[in-house]
Amino acid sequence: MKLITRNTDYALRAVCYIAQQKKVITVTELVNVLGVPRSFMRKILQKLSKEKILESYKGQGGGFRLRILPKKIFIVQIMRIFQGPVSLNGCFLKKDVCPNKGKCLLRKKINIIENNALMQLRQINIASIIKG
Amino acid sequence: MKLITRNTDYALRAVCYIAQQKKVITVTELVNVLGVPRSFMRKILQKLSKEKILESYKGQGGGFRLRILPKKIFIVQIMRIFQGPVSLNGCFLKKDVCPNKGKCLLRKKINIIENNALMQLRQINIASIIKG
DNA sequence: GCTAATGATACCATATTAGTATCTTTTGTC
DNA sequence: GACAAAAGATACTAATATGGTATCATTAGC
Repeated sequence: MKLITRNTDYALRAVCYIAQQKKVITVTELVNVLGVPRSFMRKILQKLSKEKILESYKGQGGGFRLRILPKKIFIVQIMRIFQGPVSLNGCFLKKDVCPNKGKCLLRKKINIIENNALMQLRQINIASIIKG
Repeated sequence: MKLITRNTDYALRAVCYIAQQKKVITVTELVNVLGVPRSFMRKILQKLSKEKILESYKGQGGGFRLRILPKKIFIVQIMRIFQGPVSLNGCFLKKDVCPNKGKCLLRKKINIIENNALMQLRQINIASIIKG
């Protein structure tokens, strides 16, 4: 069970690198540094650009740059972009087949755990990663 | 992003039901109660049986029964059986492409969160679910 | 021996994830 | 203005995971 897919993985690395360089970075440079397939990297960066994490410049001398401050980019945000909304209990409780229905203890417990984890995850931003 | 797949979902429900009935239960009964496709349910129960959660009896009058006490069956166990080992950081950190390598802060942070969540998940067992 | 049960196994369908390819648009430089 | 170097858009393919089906073998009670 993977909680972070390769999409998210590459995206996080790319964003970290771009954040550290503090200038406009081309796909070519990223591909060389991170060893990720070119077309795949392009697609990821385009998505990050559409989602307002990155800013892009076309034409010669173009590339990508952060659109917002590293401390304002949270990894849950990136996860959501590439993996959809993060939640622990998918189907288990939405159907009322669940023997205990409303008062189901499992639901409550899992929700508590999920909220704790999310609250902690929400605090991790790019700035705190690259400071390491 | 689903953290509990349908496999696990059905397995948990089946185990809960069997735990509540406290007797040998056939696939037919489970299928009627839970509304899960028969063949699929069979496969799931066979797996639970192989993994020593359930005990099976062949032949007429046969079926499935818990092999261990409800309070000793934890949902992480079931998750592991159907979804593999539970871990937050799949690929992101195992490769040393990670810019910060050993001292990577993200790794530490994610590990802490993961351990917290797992510790809490580990405490939820079947007994605590059916008590609700 | 029949029937009702599980065991083992092989297969198919669908969805998600990962990756590739190609054509278009923009922009700086000569 | 022509060219080259960049991203934008989009469509396609491949691999893997998930969800589900089907069938034959084995076991045990009546």
